Amino acid sequence: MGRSPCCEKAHTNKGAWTKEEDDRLIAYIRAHGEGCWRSLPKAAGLLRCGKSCRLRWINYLRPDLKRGNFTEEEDELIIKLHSLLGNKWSLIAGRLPGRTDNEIKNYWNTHIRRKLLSRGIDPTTHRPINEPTAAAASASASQESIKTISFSAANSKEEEEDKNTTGGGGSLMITKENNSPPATERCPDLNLELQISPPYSQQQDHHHHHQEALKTGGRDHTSSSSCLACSLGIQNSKDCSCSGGGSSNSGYDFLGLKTGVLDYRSLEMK
DNA sequence: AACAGTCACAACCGCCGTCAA
DNA sequence: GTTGACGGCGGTTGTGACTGT
Repeated sequence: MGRSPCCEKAHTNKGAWTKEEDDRLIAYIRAHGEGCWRSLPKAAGLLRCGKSCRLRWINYLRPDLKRGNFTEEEDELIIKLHSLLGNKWSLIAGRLPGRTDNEIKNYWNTHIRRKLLSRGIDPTTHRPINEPTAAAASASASQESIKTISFSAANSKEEEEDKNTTGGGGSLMITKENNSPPATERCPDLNLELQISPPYSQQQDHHHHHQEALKTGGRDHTSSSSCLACSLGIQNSKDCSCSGGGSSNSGYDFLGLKTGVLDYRSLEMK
């Protein structure tokens, strides 16, 4: 019953990859593509677990990786995305072509955490460090207003560049529904009352409902917006807070990702 | 020069959802 | 319907490089 084991663990190498192993893996994938990781090590003549081969390829050997230092624009984008998504490194990586989830995770832990702390911002909650607890703050915030995340046409250099590289999206805007002054915090903490309205898209034919949302204007997002869970393609999860949900929400471009399509990375990273 | 402390990042580990048998 | 491997993910660890004393 079930499948046979993926590899003979007793006969696999561990630790750093050698140049020869790298060359073998690259040569095999160039010749055969990213097929079945289970059978790859044997076929490529590698004494490695398939999982290890996959990681090595994705995080280090893939030819479309950018490598090198992160730019200031990438820094800020990572911070923005992290404030919205939390430690969903793969989702964040999907928004940064040429970067891997592992690379971003490492970069966050070594650079950005410290950067935020030096700014007096809690890297976990993205709120000023000497502020009331996130729970209390969000409770009061939810009483007075509903925060809405929406997209508008890109207007900054960073966003322009981002749009070019990802082919989707637009800028991310976080607004409050009442007339209170703009939130001073750079990155509001996430709560389940966030509403995601569909992004503006130039591929309007593919996103008819996007137009509908735009027509309804700023306040009336509820008819066509989805909760964060839905926008991330997990509308059946316990985190889903929208009522209608279901199939009508599938296929939104959230953060430029085709949500509801699980292989979002294939859009940008492969 | 030697040592300790810190940093940076590749790689591993363990968990989870999916799906083949 | 059940079992267990696969693929993917986030968290953690190991280790070489760098810096300060």
